[in-house]
Amino acid sequence: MYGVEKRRSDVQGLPPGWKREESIRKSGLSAGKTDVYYLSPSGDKIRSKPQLVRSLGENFDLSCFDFRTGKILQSAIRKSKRHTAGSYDYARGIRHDANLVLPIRQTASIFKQPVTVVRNRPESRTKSDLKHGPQEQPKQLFWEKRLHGLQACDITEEKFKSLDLPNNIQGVGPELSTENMLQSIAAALHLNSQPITGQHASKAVVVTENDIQKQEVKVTEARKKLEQAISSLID
DNA sequence: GACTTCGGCTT
DNA sequence: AAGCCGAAGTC
Repeated sequence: MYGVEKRRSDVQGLPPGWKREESIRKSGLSAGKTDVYYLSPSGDKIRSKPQLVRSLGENFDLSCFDFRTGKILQSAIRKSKRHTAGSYDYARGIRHDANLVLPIRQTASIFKQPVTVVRNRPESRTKSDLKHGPQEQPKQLFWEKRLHGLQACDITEEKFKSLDLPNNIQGVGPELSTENMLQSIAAALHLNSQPITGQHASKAVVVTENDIQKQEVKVTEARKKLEQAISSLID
């Protein structure tokens, strides 16, 4: 480094291992301009937002992230949807439908988004009753049915066989197929950090010790198969 | 050759 | 005006 001021900061909001660095140009036509870059945990020097997106993979939504300041523009947070008219959006109905973006984490985890904490007075119990435990975004009722007809397949377009559900798990709702149930459960696994309980009141799902043991056997067998498959690849 | 900093094309 | 990135410049 030569005649430039440079300061490195562990700005909070960056995940561990990330550094944000800025340097001010001291000479030339662009003297005074500030260059910002980020140092990834793996030592890469990121010097633009596109580059950051690249290094991070497509599974992060940095649309609300301001590269220059290193902060989230809460102004852009709500409006982050909606595209400019004109160009066709091939992901229409997928990316723009919050209920369908299942396996992709929508938040850029490397930059913690600010959260406004609203505290109610101890007395006002009206709304605080709802605020216990992790809150889930409201969803359209039976939104899983939109997944109807979608199936996973391998590279030869051979469809994967669906799974069977234990018969103590039953769908509640109009024309809920087993396939739909599985999609719903899979979605819940992705979206929730809490246990998946299904309907609480009437038809609670009971998992017996026997069920657990059977499942353990299955897992063990699957692991053996996997182990064999891998070792046969190595030979 | 690696790394820093600036210019200038592009949006 | 800002962003991005090639490349000049420095070590």
